[in-house]
Amino acid sequence: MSETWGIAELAAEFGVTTRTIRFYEDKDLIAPERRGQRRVYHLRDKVRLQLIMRGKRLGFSLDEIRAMVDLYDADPTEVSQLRLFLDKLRERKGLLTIQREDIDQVLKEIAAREAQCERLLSEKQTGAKRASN
DNA sequence: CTTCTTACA
DNA sequence: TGTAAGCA
Repeated sequence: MSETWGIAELAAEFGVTTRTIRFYEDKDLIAPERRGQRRVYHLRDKVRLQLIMRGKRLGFSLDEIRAMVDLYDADPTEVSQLRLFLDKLRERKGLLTIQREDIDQVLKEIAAREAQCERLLSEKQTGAKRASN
């Protein structure tokens, strides 16, 4: 009764290439069953893939994702992984917040230099007109 | 034709 | 990760 999928099916479902899925396996994020040389994916593998994709969207590294996904497999209560996930989310939010502040600061300086350049340019242009007349 | 491994970019 | 080669 347990439905299984081939690598091509999952790749299509998750919008990635088969190369990507094998890559994640090579990084120990997933470990599909093997029937001979062929890989056979079960529901647990799809769930892990789902978690991997989510982690990727949030900007986590494959190492961080592996740590979180592994806990999902270990502790059934899901408490430890939720705590780790929460920690990672806050850490991620903190980094993004700092980066946004840095970007805002640079944009602010750019605006200032932009205005200065325009002012200087207009002064030189009007000055040139007076000189030619 | 699809999958797998391995190697290189 | 993409691409490509050589197998099964």
